[in-house]
Amino acid sequence: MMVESATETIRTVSSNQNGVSSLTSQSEGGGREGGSNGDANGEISPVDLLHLQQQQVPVSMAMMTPQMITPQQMQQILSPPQLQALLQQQQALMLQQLQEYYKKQQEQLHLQLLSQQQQAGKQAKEQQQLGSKQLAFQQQLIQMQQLQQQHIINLQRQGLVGIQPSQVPIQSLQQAMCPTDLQQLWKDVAGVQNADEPIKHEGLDLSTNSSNTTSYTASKVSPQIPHHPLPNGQNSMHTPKRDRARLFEWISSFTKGESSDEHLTPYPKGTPLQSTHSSHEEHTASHPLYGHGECKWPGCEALCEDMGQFIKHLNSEHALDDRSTAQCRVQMQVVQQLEIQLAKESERLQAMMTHLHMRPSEPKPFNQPLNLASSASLLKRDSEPFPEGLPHPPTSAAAPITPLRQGPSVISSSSLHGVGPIRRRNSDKYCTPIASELAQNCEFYKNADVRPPFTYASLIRHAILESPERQLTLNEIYNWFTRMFAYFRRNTATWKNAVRHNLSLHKCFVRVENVKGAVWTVDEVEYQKRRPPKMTGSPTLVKNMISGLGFGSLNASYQAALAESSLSLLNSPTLINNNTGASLNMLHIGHDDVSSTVEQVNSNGSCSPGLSPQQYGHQIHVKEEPAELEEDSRPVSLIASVTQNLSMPSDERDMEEELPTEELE
DNA sequence: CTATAGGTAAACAATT
DNA sequence: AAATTGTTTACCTATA
Repeated sequence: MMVESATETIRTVSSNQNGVSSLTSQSEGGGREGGSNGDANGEISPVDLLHLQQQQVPVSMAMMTPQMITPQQMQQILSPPQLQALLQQQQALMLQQLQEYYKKQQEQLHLQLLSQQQQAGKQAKEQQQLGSKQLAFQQQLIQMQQLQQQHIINLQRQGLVGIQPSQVPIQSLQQAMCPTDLQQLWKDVAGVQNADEPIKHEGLDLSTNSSNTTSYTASKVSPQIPHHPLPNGQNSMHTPKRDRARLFEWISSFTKGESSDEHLTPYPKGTPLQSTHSSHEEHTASHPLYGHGECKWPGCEALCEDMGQFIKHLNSEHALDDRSTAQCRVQMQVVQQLEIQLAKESERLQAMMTHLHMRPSEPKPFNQPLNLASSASLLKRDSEPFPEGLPHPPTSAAAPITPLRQGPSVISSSSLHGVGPIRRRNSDKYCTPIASELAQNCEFYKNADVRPPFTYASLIRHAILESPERQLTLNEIYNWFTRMFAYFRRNTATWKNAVRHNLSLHKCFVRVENVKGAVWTVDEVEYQKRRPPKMTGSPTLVKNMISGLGFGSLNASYQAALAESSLSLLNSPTLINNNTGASLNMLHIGHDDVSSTVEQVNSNGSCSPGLSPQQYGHQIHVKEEPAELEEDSRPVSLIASVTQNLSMPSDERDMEEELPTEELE
């Protein structure tokens, strides 16, 4: 045993050196960000816009990261189940954003086609298109998406691979992408850009020579670029030719992969980009960058009473200058990253569906809603610590995206933020029961330098219960930790101390003198006791909570189940909630109370198959057959029940609402 | 605001 | 004697 553990430790330690300095103490977590930020900033060439563009997102993200999130919060978000849900939510958000983007592109395309066709006299085609507008839109959307995904893949293979260092922040960006984030990002970008402005702005004049080119390139890139001529037809852009040419080049490089010509057509003069199909009437009343009385330019939020004022503001504040173009670039990157992320996630989703033997066509109606719902609820919970208006922490969610492959490298860097005391009570609650969670993410935890979302007590207990004899020496517990979690292959002093501390502190851990020494066992009764009695034996409380949340028949079944089997059935929803991201918000409340039960139940052997095989090669002997044994088998079939239950929750409505969005993909 | 749970650090004793 | 193991206290943070 000792030898094995020793070699294990050595191996893991050496494999853990990703060039990332090992974290020696939690208190150092906060200060570490500064260094990386400095690096990122140091790369920026204030003179070269292209370089600047490449750096802006990472820089801004790096800027926001340390202040916005504490290690604990980061780590909480890092917990795979949450990450999963978060990912799903973000995926939904991205989908929305992308959809908007595509929609705008489509509108633009449509308008362009219309004008083109009118000029060309292709009436028949136009009629066709008008007749089947909806269908055509969707088809084109799909085509565009395919093209863009190809483009994205190309980017991944070519350019993005080389940008690895900045990938983490960018991914963080995508992960945390939400309107608020974007706003904040833009503010940051604006700030960065402002810092450079003194240098770059000085020579600007009002040359309008290439306004045509610029406006068209810009508008082709992003509908959000406000290159609207002034009412009198004059353009207010003022950027040196040189810069414009460069901008054009740059933009072209980004858009060449797209279904080209459609976007290349300049916008009909005086026809702003809009979100409505009816092109001409509303353009005076609506503008993609104008809404709710304020300018929607990223990071602006200037109040404009009416459209005229807004146009004025747009032309004065967001003219074609370095700052605007830089912001445009960032926006493009954002979109690109979202696209990339979308492609990845879609691919992943397909793989998951395939793996789960679900028809690829079904997942959307089925999964998406749940994802959204769950993410909504999860976001709600997770975002609480963050003041409104502030961006959500760019969760290092990047890691979980492709846990096993990217995990270690990506995570290790991202997890630098989350060294602190992460696994708080809530982690214990919100995350799946340790057993199933571990079973599912076993490989992930083994390879990824992420802190497991469990308390020490939970882990210790699990380790002990997983052992053949249900008892472990301290050293064996250590070994289990290091074997199962990459995270515990460092900071040994810290967590080992914590383990000892927990063993001593919690009554549920019983030290038994043995021939060879002392071993630790688990007193399940005590373990259960240590959980908040809030809900223990009070299904009515849960009932109230559930009903209070306005759940319908589903809740009734849950209530029944609760009353009937005293929480045991609640476990499945809990699992569902955590693992699949189903959004049974209700369970968030009572969840923790249940989790202990679930945890115990599950770890009584059901999960062990997922854990033990590779690690130990021995089967878990379930000693506690009586009450729990029957439950043990449940988690296995849980997935099935989960999937069943998932489709019915009250979030179904959300499901359907979101469906259209998803279907567009 | 308070109580509780959990994480970390540390001092110290007992054991190996 | 040094390392390990075990106990205890204190402090901090997050949460309910």
